Amino acid sequence: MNKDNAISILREKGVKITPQRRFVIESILDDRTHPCAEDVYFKVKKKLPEISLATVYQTLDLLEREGLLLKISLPDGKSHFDPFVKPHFHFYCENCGKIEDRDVMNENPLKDIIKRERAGFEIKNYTVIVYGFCKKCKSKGV
Amino acid sequence: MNKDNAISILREKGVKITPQRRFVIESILDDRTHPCAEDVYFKVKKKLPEISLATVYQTLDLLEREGLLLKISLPDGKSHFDPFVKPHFHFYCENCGKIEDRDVMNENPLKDIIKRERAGFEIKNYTVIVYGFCKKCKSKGV
DNA sequence: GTACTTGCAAAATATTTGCGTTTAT
DNA sequence: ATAAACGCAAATATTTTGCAAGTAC
Repeated sequence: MNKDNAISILREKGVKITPQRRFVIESILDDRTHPCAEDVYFKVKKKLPEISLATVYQTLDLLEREGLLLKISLPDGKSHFDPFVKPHFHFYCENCGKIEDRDVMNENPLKDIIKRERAGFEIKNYTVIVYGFCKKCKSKGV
Repeated sequence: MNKDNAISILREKGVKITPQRRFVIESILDDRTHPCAEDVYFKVKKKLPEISLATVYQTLDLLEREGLLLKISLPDGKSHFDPFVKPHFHFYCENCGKIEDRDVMNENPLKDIIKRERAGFEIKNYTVIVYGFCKKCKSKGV
């Protein structure tokens, strides 16, 4: 999704478009590095020095509520944000903390989940997080 | 897994078995309510009043490292612990915070993940967390 | 006996909140 | 004009850590 699309969607829902929100949206929508709130804060701060961390938190929460971001809670104690909201796996390296995306190509794990929706649970979203060691850390013998 | 099995496994690995560890193990190994560290602390405290929260944290981390517990990071900002370490889904209700387990019966989502292990990532474990509203909250019209 | 574990309190970290001011609509 | 959003700082919450005392082996 591009920035203008996102802003249109938000406007239609009656969300006010402030400069702070513009810059956060611009920063996160093409960022596949899974930044945490503070990462986004520092990145945006370069272009909009007066922005506050609290506003970044609030904006990221807003974007997640509106379905434009996936929020991923990891064992590093932080929330990480991903603008790619289609089903995919997250590989989390327990050594270096890097998160790699792996798109689900041949088999949608949602299939099995969807079956259970009928059991009463209303599904909004889901995350798959795989823990282990990435290629680089593995080769270092961690 | 029962308590004695767990203790044997730990002993074989050279882990010292203290009363604190015994009580934490006893408390968590048959607890499918996905307690957080503080929940375990209060539960154990009833039987071992002098135990400290720090010890509970350390013990839960130990048990997770040894593969006896699954640690699940959730958007409530806490880590939750699950003694059932076989592949299954966690349904997290964003309204009441309840976590329901759904066992994976007919199709193992790990299959797809395992394929990618060859791509270099060394897999230790994984979690599937489904976000939404549980039957109860849904019927209340949340 | 010794290395590891504990309890306690303090520190560190992440996130949320209260509030007076500013701003998008 | 007004309801919402902002920045700041303080508050809250979770988890970690340093250290002296205690304990499993």
